[in-house]
Amino acid sequence: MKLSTRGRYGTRLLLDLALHGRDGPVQLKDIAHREQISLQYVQHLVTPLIAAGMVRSTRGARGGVWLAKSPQEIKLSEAVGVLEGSIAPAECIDDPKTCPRSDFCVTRDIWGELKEAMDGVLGSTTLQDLVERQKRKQRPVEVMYYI
Amino acid sequence: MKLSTRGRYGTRLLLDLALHGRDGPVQLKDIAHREQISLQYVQHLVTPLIAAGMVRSTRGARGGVWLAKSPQEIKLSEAVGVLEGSIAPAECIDDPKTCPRSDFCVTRDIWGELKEAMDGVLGSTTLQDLVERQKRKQRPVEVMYYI
DNA sequence: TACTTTGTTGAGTATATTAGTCAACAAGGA
DNA sequence: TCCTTGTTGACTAATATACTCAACAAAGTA
Repeated sequence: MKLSTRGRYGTRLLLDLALHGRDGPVQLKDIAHREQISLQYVQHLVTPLIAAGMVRSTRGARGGVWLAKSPQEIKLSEAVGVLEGSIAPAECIDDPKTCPRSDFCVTRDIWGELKEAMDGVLGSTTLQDLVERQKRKQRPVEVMYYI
Repeated sequence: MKLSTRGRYGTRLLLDLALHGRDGPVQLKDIAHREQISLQYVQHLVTPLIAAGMVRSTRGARGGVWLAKSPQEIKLSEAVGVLEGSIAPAECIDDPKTCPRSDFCVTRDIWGELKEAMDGVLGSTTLQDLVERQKRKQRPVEVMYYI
């Protein structure tokens, strides 16, 4: 049940854009450096995000990438969906025809509930939520005063 | 984020035992036949369940396997845990030391919530729940009258 | 225009995991 | 004793993962 690096790194990449993409394009090499991912892998992670219209880009000197929407409009469920494909724990959830037992299989029901539970988390969290959590983590002492 | 066949088939194996293990040991070949899994693979699926004390067995003619506890005492979280290992979507959830970012990584928090959500489903479902769902599915027409 | 910087794309690859099979063995019942 | 059944470990084909390499395309700069 592991998420692949695509899903995990890709989410970090988006968060990085949300945090650092306020003024102009963010260069892939900067993302690579901050997130400690090779530039070459970052290039591949960003491709499906651009294809999905979640990220925009421009080439050439001073080029880079940025979020196509504001962070509060980007749910993690979309991001993970683009990066990872379906998060269904079994193929039969997305396509009942892949298993002849689908009609009467109760374990299938459970895998479906598992997917629902995950969708619940990822569908209710936006990049903006991550940004805010990050800010709180970066200033643990200051936040303490408000608790 | 797929569950492997071990987790899926193994859960079906346990459900099969809950459904058919009322009178004496259930033979692996019968499970294999009903669940449409090769006998050889069933043999391998049952091994960790026996090792974990979830299933008991006896060899020889008329041998077989059976649940060590009653179905309502067996949570799916235990079963999947034995069969699949941890369901954590990322290694850093089980062991923060595997990633130097664990202390301040907010995406890690989300993967942790994902695990919690899955634990919520699997921890609140027992084999007995599956048995009851199965009974309802097998008699869809009769159930209709009660809805 | 020429050059440099940056993103884009596709091919290739080492490693690990999955999903099994094969075969020898152990033990219990008839 | 023989047959039936579970136990165990070695082995393997196929697939997925997690990348790297390298050629290319487009946009800015001098």
